[in-house]
Amino acid sequence: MFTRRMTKQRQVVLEELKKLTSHPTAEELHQIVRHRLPGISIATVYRNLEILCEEGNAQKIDVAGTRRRFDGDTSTHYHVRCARCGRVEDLPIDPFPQIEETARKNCKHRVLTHRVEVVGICPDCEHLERDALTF
Amino acid sequence: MFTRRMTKQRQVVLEELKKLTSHPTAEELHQIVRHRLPGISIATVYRNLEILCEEGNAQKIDVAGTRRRFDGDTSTHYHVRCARCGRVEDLPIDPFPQIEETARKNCKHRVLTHRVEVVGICPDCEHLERDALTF
DNA sequence: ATACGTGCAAACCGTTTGCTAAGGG
DNA sequence: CCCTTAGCAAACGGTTTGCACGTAT
Repeated sequence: MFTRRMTKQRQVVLEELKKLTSHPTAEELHQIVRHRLPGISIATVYRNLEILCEEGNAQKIDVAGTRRRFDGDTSTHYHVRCARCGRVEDLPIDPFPQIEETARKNCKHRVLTHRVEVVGICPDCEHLERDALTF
Repeated sequence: MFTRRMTKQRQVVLEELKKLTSHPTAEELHQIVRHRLPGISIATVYRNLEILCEEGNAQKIDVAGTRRRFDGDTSTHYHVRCARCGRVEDLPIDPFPQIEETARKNCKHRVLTHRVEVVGICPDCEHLERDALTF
């Protein structure tokens, strides 16, 4: 069988992800983890994030064409993404159970979960654009 | 200024996308368009899909998948995605205006749009999995 | 002692881009 | 005619993988 080992690298990746609320990309998390483990490779970060998600200790925030982000908060919650810089924040709104209920009623899928994402331009990027236009 | 030209390629890409309700990837659409234009390249399909989206004649379905999918239906509507095969279908449920309203109230973003996606396993994949497990 | 995990670099894969030729307006 | 667009192939960027060594159990 398969015995999972708690290596230093895995532990630090998990700990640092759980500390963050910034929905980091693998690369961002890699930079952070390097403060504690300078030699850790990006591949190891990816592999451990994958394992974390498998185990249900984290989740991927996947948008095609952008960098994948990871979230140490596995409760059901929604996100706001900046269309320009890609940063993701939590959206303070209660989940709508109707979404999965409707899906169960009307689709033949075995429903697993649902995702809601608001897309907008964050204040920082708004200012940048204004500057760029005004120049 | 900039004058957009209606080439044969652009026209066929648009026409074929509008015919479909299957939310194809660029590659899938490329295969279909090739029946009418055997020499068309995947780059041309990508470029024209990008233009279609800019013009508001199509939209990208970018939530939770590796491959980007495109939708010729630009009205606000939600999707169900199979976590196994990646296929996307429309979800017959009325949009929730509260989602964007809440975002406008509680975030400082300039809200542009929102996306809702139910993730599940489609019947086909369910059977495949069962077969695989039973075999 | 025995695999599982790591670091490294190369492979991968969907998407984008630079270039040159073609053709729409 | 001019300038956008197409086709081709190479580049790109994030993610994954093969390999040999290291290390937790």
